[in-house]
Amino acid sequence: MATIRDVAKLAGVSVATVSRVLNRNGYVNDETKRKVTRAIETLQYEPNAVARGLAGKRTGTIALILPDISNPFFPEMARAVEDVARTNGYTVIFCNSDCEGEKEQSYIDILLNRYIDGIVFASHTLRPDDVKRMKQHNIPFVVLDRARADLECSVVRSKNFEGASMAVRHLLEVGCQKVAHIYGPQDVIPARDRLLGYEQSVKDFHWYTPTLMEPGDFRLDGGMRAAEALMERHPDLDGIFVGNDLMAIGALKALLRLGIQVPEQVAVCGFDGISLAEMTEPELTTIAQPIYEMGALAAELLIKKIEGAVAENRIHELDVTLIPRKSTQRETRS
Amino acid sequence: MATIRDVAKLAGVSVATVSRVLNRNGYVNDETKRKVTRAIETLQYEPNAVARGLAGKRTGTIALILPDISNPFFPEMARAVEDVARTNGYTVIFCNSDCEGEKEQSYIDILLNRYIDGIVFASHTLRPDDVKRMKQHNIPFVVLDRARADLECSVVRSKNFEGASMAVRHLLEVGCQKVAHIYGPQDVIPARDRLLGYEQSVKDFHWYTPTLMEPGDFRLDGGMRAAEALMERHPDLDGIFVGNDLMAIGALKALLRLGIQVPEQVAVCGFDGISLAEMTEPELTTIAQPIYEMGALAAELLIKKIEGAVAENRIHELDVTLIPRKSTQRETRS
DNA sequence: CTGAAAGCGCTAACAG
DNA sequence: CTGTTAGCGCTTTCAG
Repeated sequence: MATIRDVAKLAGVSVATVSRVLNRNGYVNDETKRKVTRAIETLQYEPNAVARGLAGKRTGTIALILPDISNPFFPEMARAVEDVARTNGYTVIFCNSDCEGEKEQSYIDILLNRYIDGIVFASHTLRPDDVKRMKQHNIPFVVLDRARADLECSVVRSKNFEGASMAVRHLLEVGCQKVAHIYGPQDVIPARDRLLGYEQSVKDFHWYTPTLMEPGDFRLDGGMRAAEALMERHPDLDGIFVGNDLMAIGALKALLRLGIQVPEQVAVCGFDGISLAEMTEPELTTIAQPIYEMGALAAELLIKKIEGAVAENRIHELDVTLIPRKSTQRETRS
Repeated sequence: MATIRDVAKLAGVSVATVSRVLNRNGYVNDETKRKVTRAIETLQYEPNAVARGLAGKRTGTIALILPDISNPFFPEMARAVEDVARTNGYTVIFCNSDCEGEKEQSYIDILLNRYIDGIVFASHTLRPDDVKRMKQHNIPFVVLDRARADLECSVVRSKNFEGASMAVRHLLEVGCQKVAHIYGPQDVIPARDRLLGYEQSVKDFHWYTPTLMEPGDFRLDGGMRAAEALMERHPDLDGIFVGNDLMAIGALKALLRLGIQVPEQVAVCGFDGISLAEMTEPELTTIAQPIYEMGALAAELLIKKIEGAVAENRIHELDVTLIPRKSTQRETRS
């Protein structure tokens, strides 16, 4: 492994000059630059990242903090972050927080201590404390999928409220007369927005009643239980908008087990657009978030911040898309 | 951020002494040790990881190279690696290789350049070249789920051949009379072993014929296509052992679309035990690999190697388990 | 048992 | 435009 000193010697210049051509800062004579470049090539020199980190306090590493990579929502997002990171010469450390404040806290400390350049937060429990600490240490970060406009930082999310309206409208359009909602944990902002979107869209219908809203936990089991509870309470139900795809798949299962035909008797629409939704039978209609794009955008914003391009903190709200599939496909002619 | 110098000053000793108590090497008088410890605590000192890395060429970071985190097989494994890494004070960098030799190569270079302590390879395309380079640079690594006994390194995998036999036996036990196999890419060792296991188990039956083996690509679509092809060729088929769960889910879909009852007409058994397999309807019987354990074991072995505990290169072969579910559940009484 | 000092490999003033 | 020289914060001989 050649060092900068080897290059300097071979090129007949000082290490400072080599450093200059490496980092393209400061003036270097074209001729000497050429010599240095040649030396770099013949030695196959690569500047050592750790030494750079120590000297410059920048390591070319970003961290991705998410609740749990095993949750099918996150792999695609993680992939996106890694892709744009790699393209820009960054490396990514990934951290599962399980949404435990303590783990997150300790991770932040570890990351600071490693001179990480920035953090993408895709976790739901980012507390004001954490934000404060990161601000103190002046480490760039962007937050994925959490609304909280109050914490002043860049946020990437999608249109949850609007998406919920789209879902309800779609269910009505395919002929549903009474649409229920299974919602996620209300400390998770997107879950709340979707619930609000549902409420807003249905509150003026004569059939609407609050017991049409049933809590779930964003997981398969919760979706199953919620669907069962709903069908028991409202046997005349003919449409369910479910707060995320995982619960929707659970709901699908529960309905099938109850002998209820989907979509003929009850139509089901999910939210997220994870690839799982295509694997069920019937395939799940869903409001797709641009998951990959969200991750990619977050990473891009972060890198821009790191490299000092822009620092504006704004909320980037991406569009969602209705993906109609079998689970809401009714023969409307009749 | 306190530095080692601050601690030394406060404790009235030299930095060398502080370093000694930090790394518990070399002799330190109990009394001075106490002073140092106290100083460390009052200053809330944490040794800087980057500086340590530069000085000691060990960074407390391992890398996980896998084909694609979006593939549902990997998140759980990644989670396992991260869990044991964190427990041991390591941080993990994750790299999607897409099984492209070039990406892998460049990643290895990047990682070496960052003084990564070790690598977990969960990729299928590790070439002898790569192995050689890593050996040269003397960087510990362990390989996940690849057989190739020839490349001398630690390997963690599961019993693919035996698992295939278990699958076939199970299908026969539930009453299947003619069992086909959809196999994965043959450059992927586990896929090959499963195919061999199938062949071995069925070759002596009178109904056996090579056209019962149909290639797939380890993905959903491939499974669908393969199932269709098989049913066309062998309409009397009543059992399929599919080389992985993703393809099995595809096969399930294809069969449902063809109007074929699962498990009544055709029973289906997958391989892997990803959580997806519980989400289908009917739920998928599968040969479960201990995915989490495999990841965890790989990480543990790697860390042991890094820390010089053991260096023996052996193959750790974990047991697989049959998880009987709906897709093979037949009323055998009759 | 402890301290001084020489790096690890690079960046960034500061002179020239 | 280029070289000298301090560091970055820690580990590790080597004396003592």
